Amino acid sequence: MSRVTAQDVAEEAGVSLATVDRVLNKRKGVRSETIEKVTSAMDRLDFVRDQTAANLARRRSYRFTFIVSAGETSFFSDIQSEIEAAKSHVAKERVDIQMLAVPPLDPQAIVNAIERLGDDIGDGLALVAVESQAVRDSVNSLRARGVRVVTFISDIPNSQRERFVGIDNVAAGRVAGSLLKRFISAPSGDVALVAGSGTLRDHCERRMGFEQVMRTECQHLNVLPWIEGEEMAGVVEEKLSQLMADNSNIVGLYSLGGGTRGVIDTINSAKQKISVVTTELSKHTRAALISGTVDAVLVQDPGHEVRSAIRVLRALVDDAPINEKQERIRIEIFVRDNLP
Amino acid sequence: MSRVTAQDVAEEAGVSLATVDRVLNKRKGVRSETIEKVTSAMDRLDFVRDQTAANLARRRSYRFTFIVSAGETSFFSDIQSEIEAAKSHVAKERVDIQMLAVPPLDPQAIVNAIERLGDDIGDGLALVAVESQAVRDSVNSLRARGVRVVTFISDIPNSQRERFVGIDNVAAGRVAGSLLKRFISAPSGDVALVAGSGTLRDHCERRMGFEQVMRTECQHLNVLPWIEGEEMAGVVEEKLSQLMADNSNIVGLYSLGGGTRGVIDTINSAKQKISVVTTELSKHTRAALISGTVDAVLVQDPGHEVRSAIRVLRALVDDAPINEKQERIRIEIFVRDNLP
DNA sequence: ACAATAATGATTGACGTACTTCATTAAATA
DNA sequence: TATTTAATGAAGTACGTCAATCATTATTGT
Repeated sequence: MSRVTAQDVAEEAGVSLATVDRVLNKRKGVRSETIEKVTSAMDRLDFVRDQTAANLARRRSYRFTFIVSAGETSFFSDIQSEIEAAKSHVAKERVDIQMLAVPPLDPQAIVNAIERLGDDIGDGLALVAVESQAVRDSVNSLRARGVRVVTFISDIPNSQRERFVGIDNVAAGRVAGSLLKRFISAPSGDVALVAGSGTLRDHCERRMGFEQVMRTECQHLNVLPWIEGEEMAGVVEEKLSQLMADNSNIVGLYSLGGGTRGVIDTINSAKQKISVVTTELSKHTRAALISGTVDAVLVQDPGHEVRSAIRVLRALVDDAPINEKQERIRIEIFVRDNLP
Repeated sequence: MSRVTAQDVAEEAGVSLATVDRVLNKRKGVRSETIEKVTSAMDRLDFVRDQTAANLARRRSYRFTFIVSAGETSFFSDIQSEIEAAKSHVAKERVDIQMLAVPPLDPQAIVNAIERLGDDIGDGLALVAVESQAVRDSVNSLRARGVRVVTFISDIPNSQRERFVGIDNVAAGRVAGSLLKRFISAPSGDVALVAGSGTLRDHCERRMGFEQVMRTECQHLNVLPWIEGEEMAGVVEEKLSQLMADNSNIVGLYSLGGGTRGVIDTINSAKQKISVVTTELSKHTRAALISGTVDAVLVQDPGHEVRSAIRVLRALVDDAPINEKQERIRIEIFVRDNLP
């Protein structure tokens, strides 16, 4: 009933413990024939190496760095507090996490931060990426040094990051589209689109997905030119109320990130009944869901994303398999009644 | 930079390693004054005990039992394969899992299974409960023996189970209601309700939640008496097509569990355009979402539930805190575009 | 057949904590 | 003060793996 140890494997294979260890840790100096003997003994005995004992012996303590945007949106402060929470939680599993917040939308800030960290960056980096060649180069050189890198929330394709931990933003846009399509009962009308900034990759992708659905399935709806709110409630409010004054036939709205509070305030003070889908779960969107101002909110769970990034980084340094199902970040839909 | 060990704490507190150990493991024979010295030293040094080393030294290997329904629905076979997957995944962390499938809806089968297992049940049990006094008693006596018990998917309140791992079914019903409310654009009409069995607690709760919303917010909609499909596609198909023949004005349908395939087949062969919300993600509901037969599917993620149950059980035996945020099981909403 | 090389065995000491035993010291009681 | 009792220290073994060392045995090439 007790666990199968490497010693048991050694006996079963008729070799010494040292040889089993050599096989186990892929050290050289073992004939392939012997390797075969050992691995088949492992299979027969159903041996699984005790990762905890191994880590203990190796003195391995994982050290990971998170570089996140210091944006003032509630989403990024959520991210930061989730990282803090995870930090203390994984400390007892010999995982040490440090977090660095850098100015948003500033590639150079990221590059500088990475440079300044040097080897202190540890075994792995989770990075809220900003697309730029400098960042790409920086990531690639980290990889060359053996640091494992995952992008986080916002991806940087064509770099050597080993994984992206985050949602499929095009799909998120499509979800918004197909929900609005069903929510809008009017036979025709205009649909407004509010974003943070056109320079943000995730915002652009969501817009793409949304417009795909609108174009192909909602010929009765007309998508108005998008509003860029620069993540500021005031700007959003001004531009949106202007837009609503100009178009009396707005029946739907998708706020795809940033400045959602401005959207909510504007709609609250308008008379029209509009179907609304927004992003991010803050106290404002919660209240708006409950009051009925907003119909649905599309969310990526920061807590899940942080924990996933840590698990993925750990699996990468351990050369362990990744549980794909567990690490797929879902686009969550909240309506009034499934608010957490 | 290296970790703080118990030895460091001992030096800082000016006591011996043995005393630190006594404090750490709450053994008696230490003056409260000394305890204070030690704990304050731990705080000062920011000591976190190395759980992996502790488990190693303790020879602790967790042993948990899952007792699940052997129902032939895809949901329960999903559960079983998720348990298998988790089993091999946590094996390397000294967690040993065994699974027992018992006939569904049979309290006595559960009680017998528990009895037969005896001490082999291990440190903890995750149980898909069926409400019955016998099961409640059985659970309580396990707790008295020191076995940690969580209910799983389906709760059994008023027992001494320490936690329920699963969704809020009333809320799930409400979500279905508020989605259908928005999906249905007709000014009035009937809404059909299809369930597995009235003897299932979760089905009853979902129905409750659904009817709450309908009653309070959808006076224009009329909920028809529910259909009990006994989890069999044939029965559902027969009863539902009868219902649809009798009521020409059905504009919405909520299939709250079991026999969803029958629902889909029936609607596919009908001419009416009906807004449909169902449960469970199977290949049938996926196909129906994509084809547009079904508008939304409400899901509890079996993988997440299994992993959560394991984490919770482990935390219980370790007397460790539970990360509430992580362990809250969400009601997930899937539409065509966020299918995983 | 001999040396040179490669493969394997045997042994040992970490890693950080748990837990026990035995000796010692301090505090409480007679 | 002597004696019991409680609190602490000192030291060691164990957990399962890693990693290094040194000794021993096969396997090569010459």
